[in-house]
Amino acid sequence: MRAPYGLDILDNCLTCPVRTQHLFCDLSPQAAQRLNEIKSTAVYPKGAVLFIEGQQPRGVFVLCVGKVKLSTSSREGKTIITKISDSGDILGLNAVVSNRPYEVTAEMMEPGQANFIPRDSLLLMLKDFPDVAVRVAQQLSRNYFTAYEEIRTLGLAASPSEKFAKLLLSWSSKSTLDDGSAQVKLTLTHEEVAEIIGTTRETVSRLFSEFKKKQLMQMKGATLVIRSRIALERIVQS
Amino acid sequence: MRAPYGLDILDNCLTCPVRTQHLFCDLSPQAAQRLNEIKSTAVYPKGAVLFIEGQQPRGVFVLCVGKVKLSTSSREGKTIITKISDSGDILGLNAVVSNRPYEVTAEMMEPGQANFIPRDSLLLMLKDFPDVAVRVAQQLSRNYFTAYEEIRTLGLAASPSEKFAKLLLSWSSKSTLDDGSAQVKLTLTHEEVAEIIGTTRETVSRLFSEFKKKQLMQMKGATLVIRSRIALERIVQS
DNA sequence: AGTGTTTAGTGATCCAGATCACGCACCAAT
DNA sequence: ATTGGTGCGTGATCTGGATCACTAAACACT
Repeated sequence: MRAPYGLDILDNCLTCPVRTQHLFCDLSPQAAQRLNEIKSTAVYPKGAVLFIEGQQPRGVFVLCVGKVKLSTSSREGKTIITKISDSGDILGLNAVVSNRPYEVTAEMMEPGQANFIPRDSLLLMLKDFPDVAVRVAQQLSRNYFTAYEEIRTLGLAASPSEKFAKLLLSWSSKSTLDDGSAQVKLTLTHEEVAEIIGTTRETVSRLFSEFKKKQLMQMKGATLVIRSRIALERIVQS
Repeated sequence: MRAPYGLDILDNCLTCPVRTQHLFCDLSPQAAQRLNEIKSTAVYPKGAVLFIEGQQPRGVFVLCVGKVKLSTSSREGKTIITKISDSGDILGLNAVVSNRPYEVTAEMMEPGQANFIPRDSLLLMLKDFPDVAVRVAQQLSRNYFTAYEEIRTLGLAASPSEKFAKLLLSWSSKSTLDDGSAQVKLTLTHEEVAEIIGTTRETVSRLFSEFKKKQLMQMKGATLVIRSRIALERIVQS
């Protein structure tokens, strides 16, 4: 269980100045200094929305604590979740750099905390500090690869089973034991899983049953136990 | 018909030093100068492959003349075309910046010509010329948006008809007349169209018939005539 | 003109997954 | 306890598009 809302977040936060994050670590002292001057920190409750698809970009958010759901929807109301971000991720960078509207909606899935860096200040920094610009370029191309992976999944992996297996693999890759098993806390509803792999809630329910029956995984309370990655990998490329 | 292979390409090429391209125009004179020093130019026949998915990045290609097909395939042999690039586009930038393997295969669809900029020289330039780094970052985020659009299309637009309509719209957007009609030279086979919208060749054939019957488009030889964009737009968001 | 090769069109079949329509478990608030 | 909300599991049906199997053009090359 997590500590009562607020306290643990602020504690964690002390260890989370901007410079410790992916994007901004190992910068020149001047750049790091400048970053810490222009950032501002805020705490967000569960369900809080950092920004909405289509808004003009105000700045980037560096996530310190919590998970964030990134999603897009079509007019007809269909929604896809493109990414679940967690601590260390930079949100809104593409929109800021290219000055286009945010392409996704970012919503806190649990209480958390983030640093905000206003657009103008960041853009000025890019001009003054080449090392930051290079770092930003690298982060952008990492984002691009993530997007590209998604395209491959959506475009090439035909069946829901395949995509589901891929998703399980991506979850387990963070915490796999030597014997190929892994445990993951499942924080998403079936509905949300459906929005990630682009199918319906019902199909996801059936996939869970099917995969359990095939001994590919099992549930212990809210914890997902993955039996063996290799079995899943066979499904992915089948 | 195009002029005999070679001549017109070289002619065109005189008007195409690196600095006139998207990425590299309006740079500081020094940067432009340096770019022209490190670039090398080559001519490619139809079918030539600039780089292959999975290769270590050697450098970027700035396309001057010709069209290039960017594609990925899965082990099982299914292929998707992610983009048709034409003159002015930068190919391989993401791979170079992040030093990951090329994520796509780039193949000339017609004879053409491109400038090559080796990886090392480009990366050095990024450090020396902040303006180039910023430009690169902007290009990368533009790439990202293109990828993102693709994700939306694949993930949200359900039916082949919708995706096909979207594709026609994207083609016609380059050359639309006041009355909403447009003419596009169709250079792709049905098979290739299928690989773009993620369906089968047969379905594409049927889509062509269907759209002709519905008066959404017609063919005049190899030229595709689009009747009215608004009709297509209705299909896209239906 | 003749022959091989790639591209297009179109019917017949089949099936995975969307859709619809439930009932049930669980939790929280009154 | 009762109500209401939200998430989950599962059967019954329906259908769009994949797949298979052709024929027919179009084109390229000697």
